[in-house]
Amino acid sequence: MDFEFDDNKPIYKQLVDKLKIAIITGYYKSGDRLPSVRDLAMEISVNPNTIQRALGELENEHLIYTKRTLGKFVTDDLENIQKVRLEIGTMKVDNFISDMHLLEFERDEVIQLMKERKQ
Amino acid sequence: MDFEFDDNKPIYKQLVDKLKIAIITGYYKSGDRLPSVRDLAMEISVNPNTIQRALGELENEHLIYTKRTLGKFVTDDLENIQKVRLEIGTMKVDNFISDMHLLEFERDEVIQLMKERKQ
Amino acid sequence: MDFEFDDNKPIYKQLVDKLKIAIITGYYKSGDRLPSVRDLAMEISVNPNTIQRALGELENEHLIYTKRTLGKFVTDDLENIQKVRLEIGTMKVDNFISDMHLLEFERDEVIQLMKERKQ
Amino acid sequence: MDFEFDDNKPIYKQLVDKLKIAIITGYYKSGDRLPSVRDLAMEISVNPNTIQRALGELENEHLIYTKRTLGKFVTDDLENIQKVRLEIGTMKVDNFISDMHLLEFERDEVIQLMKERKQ
DNA sequence: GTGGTCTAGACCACA
DNA sequence: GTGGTCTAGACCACA
Repeated sequence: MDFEFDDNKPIYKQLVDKLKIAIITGYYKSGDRLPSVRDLAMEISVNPNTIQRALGELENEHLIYTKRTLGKFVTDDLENIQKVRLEIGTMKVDNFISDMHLLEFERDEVIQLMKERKQ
Repeated sequence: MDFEFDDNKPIYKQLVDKLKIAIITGYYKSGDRLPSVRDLAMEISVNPNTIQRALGELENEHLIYTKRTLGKFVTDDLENIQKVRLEIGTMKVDNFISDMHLLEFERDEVIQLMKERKQ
Repeated sequence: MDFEFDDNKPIYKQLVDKLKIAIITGYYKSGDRLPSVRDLAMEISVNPNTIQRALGELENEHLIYTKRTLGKFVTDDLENIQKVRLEIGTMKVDNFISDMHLLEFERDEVIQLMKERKQ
Repeated sequence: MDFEFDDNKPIYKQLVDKLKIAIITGYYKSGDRLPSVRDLAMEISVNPNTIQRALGELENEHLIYTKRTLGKFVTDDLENIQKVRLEIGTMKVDNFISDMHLLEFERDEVIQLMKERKQ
């Protein structure tokens, strides 16, 4: 994974997003053990507390779970992963649409544009 | 207009984008005189050269034109304004689609999602 | 190349013209690396920013392209080079004709004169 | 007439050219009295000696003649005026052709271009 | 007042 | 080393 952060959003939130995507896309698969908090902190050059906070959020959303002394693992609940995927997708769609609204593109025009684009 | 810049993109390019949107959305209308280079520089707290550069790009794209000693004005060529609007829209659509691809949403799924969202 | 400038036209525009001709005539050939911005600035005794500006224009017209950290290179798009050659030629023809008009030579008379001249 | 000079050519030569054109185009007609040396010098903001020198050249070429105490007059020799017109035209044609040669346009291609231009 | 050009010089990313 | 961006500030033409 690449870890670049911008300054407009707290790093832990950006981390949450990136880890969610890593799980959704299967970079971390169901049942996989995540690297330890310390290792992640090292790799990303970020304070371990920040990692903890991000992972806490993921655990709240049941995307990962903790086995004491063994580490943190990606959930086996594939349905939940799909649910989160849809949430993120929907959120991005909403942001995109409101973005396009600023340019005064109506939803139908946007859909039209999308259909015209190859790929 | 609000002028906040992030550090990932040159200021003059961000300015170009914002001014384009201001013209497309009619914040600055056809025939309107823009604030003088110096005034814009003051308002945005940026060097006049940076303004010049951004406005130069807009002029290259025929979105504005200069009357020497009088100032810079928004083009009367509405067709060109529409053309630029479409360019920007298309670019945003493309970015959005490739963004969604990272989340493994295919185009049709994205369009489906968009249709389901109100407005 | 020789670099002499007159005062009636901005240096960067004169530079653009000279570099275009250098590319059109093959002084700089397709794929050639141009001297670095700093070297050109030294050679021509002009500020690097002025060079940048001129080269920026050439890049806008796709006569050169930049490889970051490596330098600027002449385009491989021979067709575009020919297009620019024709543009410049046409422009010079137009200027010449209107020049001759001041002397009250009609176009046909000018063409007649040209045919009479050897070479 | 407008009098702007550039620095690459002696002013008196530029004056000669402009006065020739003024005569050829009929701005000063056959038999017209030219303004006095002093008046010309004033109008053009140039040293009277420079005017003298330019007019001397015109007199050598029999484009003007001097009536002692009355002033300088445009020649009545229309044939000579035509001859000079042709000289200047031919010179401009030659300059133009050699200019185009630098861009590697052959004479026939130039003539072709000229025929394609409207006007 | 308006915009246009240019310089000197700093600092950045990238390799 | 390469190019890219930006600032501060000067000077110009034009009206």
